Amino acid sequence: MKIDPNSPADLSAQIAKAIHDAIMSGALPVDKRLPSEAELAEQFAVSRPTVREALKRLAAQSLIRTQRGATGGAFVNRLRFEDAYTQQITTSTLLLSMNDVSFATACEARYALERACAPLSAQRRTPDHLATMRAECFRQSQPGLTDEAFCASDVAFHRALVDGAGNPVLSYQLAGAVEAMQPLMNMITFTARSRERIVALHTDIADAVEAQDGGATAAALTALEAETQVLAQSVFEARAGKTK
Amino acid sequence: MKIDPNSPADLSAQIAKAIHDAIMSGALPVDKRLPSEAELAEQFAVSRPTVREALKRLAAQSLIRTQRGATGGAFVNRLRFEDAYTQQITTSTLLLSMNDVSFATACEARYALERACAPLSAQRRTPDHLATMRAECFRQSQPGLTDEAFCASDVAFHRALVDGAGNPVLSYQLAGAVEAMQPLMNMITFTARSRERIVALHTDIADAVEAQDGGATAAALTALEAETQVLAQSVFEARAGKTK
DNA sequence: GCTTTTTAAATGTCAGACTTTTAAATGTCT
DNA sequence: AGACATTTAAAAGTCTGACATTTAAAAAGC
Repeated sequence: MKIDPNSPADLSAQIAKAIHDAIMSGALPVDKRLPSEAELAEQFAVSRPTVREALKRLAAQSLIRTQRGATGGAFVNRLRFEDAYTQQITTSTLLLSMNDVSFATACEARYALERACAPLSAQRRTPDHLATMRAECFRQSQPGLTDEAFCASDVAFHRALVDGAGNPVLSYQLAGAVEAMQPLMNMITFTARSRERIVALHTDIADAVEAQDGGATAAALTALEAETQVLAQSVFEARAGKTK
Repeated sequence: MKIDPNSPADLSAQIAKAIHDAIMSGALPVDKRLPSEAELAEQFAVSRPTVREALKRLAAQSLIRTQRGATGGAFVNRLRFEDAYTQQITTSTLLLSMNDVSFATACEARYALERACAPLSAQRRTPDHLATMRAECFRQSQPGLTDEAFCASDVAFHRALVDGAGNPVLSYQLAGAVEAMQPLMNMITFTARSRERIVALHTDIADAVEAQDGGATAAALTALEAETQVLAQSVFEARAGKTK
């Protein structure tokens, strides 16, 4: 594990990359303790602050964790699904907000991915997942719900659908797609009428999942996608008209 | 933007979080210059090294970029799809390797997501995407190809399929699922016989995409998934028998 | 033998200095 | 006046050395 001593600068980035690669290649197994900061500084022939900056970079990606005290130090961190979720959501959200991704594109991607879960979820969902979906449908039909609470419930509903597939990798991948849509969805004002239609479609989905009918689940999702796209378009058009 | 001055420690993490939240909330727009390190140190009432550690954390997530020189400083970075890809791949790869995710689970997730792209790709693929798929099929049929090169070509083939959908969000989400499988696929030794079957299935997929038949594309993907699962199982069983 | 105290190792933080890079301001020559 | 060279200042990058804090293990005391 070495770095180029006479290169443009950004030593901390080079050191971070060296350790990063060592972890990715499996040379450093989970829970392996790295040398202390002072030792690393000596090994790479840099000062301790430089090593620290490198370690902070890795910590930001959850590649390592640090522990203080006598037996402390930096350890290769087992990346948990939970940590990966939040990173995934951060990245996806920024990607959408910073790259002028249209609502239509994001929405299409999200529902395409969700349909991928439909057959698996219909087949494997537990009563628990179904109960969550029903509960969120009920919550969404309550009058006086704020738009934000409605959106949050929407996310919870779809989350249950995805988790029903019983595949953690799938849940992880979908987390970004579903959650990153929330800021976009929050821009929409839901009328009582449109909420009604959405709840009806959610109920269709729950029914199809309860019947363990993957095809019907996918079809209901397609209908929901169409409804969402139309709704968004009308909202955006109305807004464009107003500002004209 | 403030931090809790009398909290357990890890000031740099707190500062990083404060700036992170400001970026996520949109308070700091893309390309906005942050105050200089010295100014930030004063604002947060900490030393410059502490601020630097915080900035390195953010840089590791591509949230900011830094520039040296007179008009330099830290700037809010526009997260590009390319950067997001590599992060996504890193995270997905580590998630699979560190959490005892079975080949079957990862494979199922990957093909489920890929099937989600099938109808869109069949509909929208350009001649370019199709040409790439055909070229990779040809490459895979060449004798004397190493297993690694075969896997790399496999990834390129599927990448073209996914990109054919013409939805960058979808491509981004799939990057993790497809690329993270490569280390797992590399564990498999491909016999001439199994390569032949895989190339035949790839050709089926390319044919279906050329015919713009989404259903046939999805069906061919399902067949490929089944083939892959059977192949992997036989390899793993053989290996288990050998070590017994 | 158990509890308390000490100690040492490690990270976390700070202060100050120096180096390098970069662009803008200034000066100089044609 | 315009083109080119020089100076200058701001900022990140780096280093040195020190001190604070946390933590577990070793030592001391009962």
